[in-house]
Amino acid sequence: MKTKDDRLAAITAIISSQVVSNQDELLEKLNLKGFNVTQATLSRDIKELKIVKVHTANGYKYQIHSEKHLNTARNSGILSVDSASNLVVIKTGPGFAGAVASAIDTDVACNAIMGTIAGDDTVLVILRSADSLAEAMDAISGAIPNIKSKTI
Amino acid sequence: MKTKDDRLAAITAIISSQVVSNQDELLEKLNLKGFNVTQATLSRDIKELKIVKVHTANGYKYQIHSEKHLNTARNSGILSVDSASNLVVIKTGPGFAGAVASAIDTDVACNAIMGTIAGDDTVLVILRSADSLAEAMDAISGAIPNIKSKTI
DNA sequence: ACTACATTTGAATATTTATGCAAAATTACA
DNA sequence: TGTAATTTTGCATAAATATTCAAATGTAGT
Repeated sequence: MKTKDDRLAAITAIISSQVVSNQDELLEKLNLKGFNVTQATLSRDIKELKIVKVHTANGYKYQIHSEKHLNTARNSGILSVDSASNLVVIKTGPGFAGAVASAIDTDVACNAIMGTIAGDDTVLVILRSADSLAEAMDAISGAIPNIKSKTI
Repeated sequence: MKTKDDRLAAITAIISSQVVSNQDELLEKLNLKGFNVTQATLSRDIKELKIVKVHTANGYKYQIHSEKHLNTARNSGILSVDSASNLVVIKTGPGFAGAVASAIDTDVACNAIMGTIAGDDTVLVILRSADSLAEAMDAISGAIPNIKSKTI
């Protein structure tokens, strides 16, 4: 059973890893993940999460408000996990990337992982090949249990 | 004669010193100061000023979106931009990489960009695929105009 | 289990914001 | 100055977001 908190977490993960420019778009992405609600509910969720809609050079996008960002980070540190070819990108709260990268370095034993690089709020995990993605994700999930639920 | 710039300055002054929760309210306050425009114009002004509407404990209010990032990025002396498969490497002056990465994170709306990682003078931009290079470069150029001329 | 109370949600709708288009104003320049 | 190009604006309306109200669901206490 998916709870409201699950949905809020999913929204946070989506917003932090993808460009979402309106609530209907967010609705679609949530539907894909099995959350079925209406726009009215999203409007309330967005208010509760203090998500703001910002103007960028090429359109609008929702963004986690920095203070809330910090609170979320306090809980898990990890906001979202995404991957492409042989790279995994983990978004964290500001300042948490180093801790997460360090955790992966020391707590994960996986030959598929060549190494990690941390910025301020982003961790890059470099794999030997795109084929080893599943293997690496399993290894990481073992060390950081709730990371799986954040995966896009 | 009141110019558009006068109006933009007035808007900035108003919202940074008072709580304004919607555009009609801003319209009234501008009227009092002798600016007579319509809501449509304010919508455009707000977009131009990158003002955001944030959720507070007791309602909504407009707030200036910090332009620090963008300005810093503009003046940061981006030295070069290079790419290989799904990675873009931006070289900056010493210490400026974080500012440039941050600018890209907050001011660019592009799903092709998975994330950025900054060292001291190097920014790595991770794309979803090599195919999305042109798209990502366009998006970045929109936010940091003169980056294009630096492109290899 | 029943009742009282609180929380969550959807449907419909009100409110708010953005935009296409044409007109007016401004600027650039021969 | 006259004319073309660009920018700015209002009007009307589309699009997006918030809210009211009632129903449904959940929670405690007895």
